Amino acid sequence: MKNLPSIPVCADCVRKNNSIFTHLSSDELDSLDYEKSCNYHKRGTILYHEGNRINGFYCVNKGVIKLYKTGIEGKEQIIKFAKKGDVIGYRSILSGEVACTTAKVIDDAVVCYIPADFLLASIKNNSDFSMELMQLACKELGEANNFITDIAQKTVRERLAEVLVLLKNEFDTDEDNTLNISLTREELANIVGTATESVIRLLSEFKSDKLIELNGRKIKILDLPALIKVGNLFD
Amino acid sequence: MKNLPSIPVCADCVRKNNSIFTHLSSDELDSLDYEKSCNYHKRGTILYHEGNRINGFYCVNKGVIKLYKTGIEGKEQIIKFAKKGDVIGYRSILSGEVACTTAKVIDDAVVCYIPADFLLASIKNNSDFSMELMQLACKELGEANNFITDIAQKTVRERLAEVLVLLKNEFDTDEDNTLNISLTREELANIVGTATESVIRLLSEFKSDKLIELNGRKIKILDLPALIKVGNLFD
DNA sequence: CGTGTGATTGACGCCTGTCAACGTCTGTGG
DNA sequence: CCACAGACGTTGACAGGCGTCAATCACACG
Repeated sequence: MKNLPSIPVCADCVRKNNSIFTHLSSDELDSLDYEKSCNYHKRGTILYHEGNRINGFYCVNKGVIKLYKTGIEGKEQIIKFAKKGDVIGYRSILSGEVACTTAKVIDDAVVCYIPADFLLASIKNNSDFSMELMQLACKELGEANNFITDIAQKTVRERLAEVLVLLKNEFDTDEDNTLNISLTREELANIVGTATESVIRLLSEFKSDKLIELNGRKIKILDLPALIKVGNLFD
Repeated sequence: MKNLPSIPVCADCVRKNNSIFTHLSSDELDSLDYEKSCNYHKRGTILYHEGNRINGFYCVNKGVIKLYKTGIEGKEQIIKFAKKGDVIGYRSILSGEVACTTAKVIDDAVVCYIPADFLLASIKNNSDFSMELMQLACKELGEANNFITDIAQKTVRERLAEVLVLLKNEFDTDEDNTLNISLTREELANIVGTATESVIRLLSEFKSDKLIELNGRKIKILDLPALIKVGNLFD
């Protein structure tokens, strides 16, 4: 956690990153600016731990955070990634439960911390914001349901192809078609829900099949339609 | 869909079934009584279909509804059950998406249909209700995340044991320790995310191990602690 | 009594997890 | 500058869990 040369201004961030706070009034945005605290976190930093109660939530300004649950024998299951404009941790505050995931920085990040009270007050006072937040929760719930079905019914091969497609949609690729996110093989396995070795083997199969190209952690998408087909998306 | 001898009164239902509407004023409850339409549905009735847009949501007064997604080659994945006091379909209305599941009656049910406008107006006008609903969505999201981790990491045997425990928690047992919900082997498989035959084999293993007793679709829990252990709950 | 749905059992084989060994790369400390 | 530790990636061998297919049984219903 380092001090920042310049603290992002919420109004700017909202405009640029299209975050959940679009429906706050300019007064409310000022208040948010005042209440939030913003910090730089290096890769590896943990923002909060599964099972802990948290008294605020986080808005990502820059970088990537992974949210994961720890299952049997410490194996992690990655639930989702958060990037600029995303808010995390709001679930626990609203449901009144402890955090159900751990949040770990995997790409050096600038993250703002916002006290729970601000969230609760905004819900009470601003029904548009409230609605926006509800939409977010419901959208995430829909995605979770999709994922349950996939993980329950698809093979590891299908799921890996699907994950690559989803990562492309979420993080996009650079001009070279290389995925704009860097994950270890183990992390990929922890999204797909399989063993690291299986990911490695399947990735090199995808490579032989000319679907992707590999260069360390860089994954270049060569044939997106084929990946979509392997992943059984659109049925 | 049959007419009912007597239509449940929302205020009574809320009190008895402890539903989401506890924070509505008595005026709002009157309005709800006026707006809702209530019907009796026999087992097998479909309330709404995955992929369709719905213009209202449902509150269950009696009976059991299963919510499932249809995956590869028509195989269903059961996402959750709804029983008295539960509301379903609100997710699609709030997220503005089409229904992400199909809702099918599996135990003759009395269900009220409530137009979307009522929901949206209540969120706008009653921040307590709004908060309650948000809590519900967030709670479901937490459960979905748990389920993702389980299904990704546990064996079929562990998951089946877990599902039996969860069903006991949700539907309870009669004085005889028999689960108060009747599911086909295929439905059990569609919760657990496995093949029907696997469920059958594992159930009879659990029976040999004196964990349960089977009598058609009736499942009697003989040794709950052992089931919990097999299911790797509490780690 | 025929038909259909659900439950059961057996045979078979593949996908996938596990274990082990080894290669590669990076950063650190002597 | 080199040696070493440690994290990560890769490959091979192997076994077993679990899905698939097929046949049979049980039971309800028109």
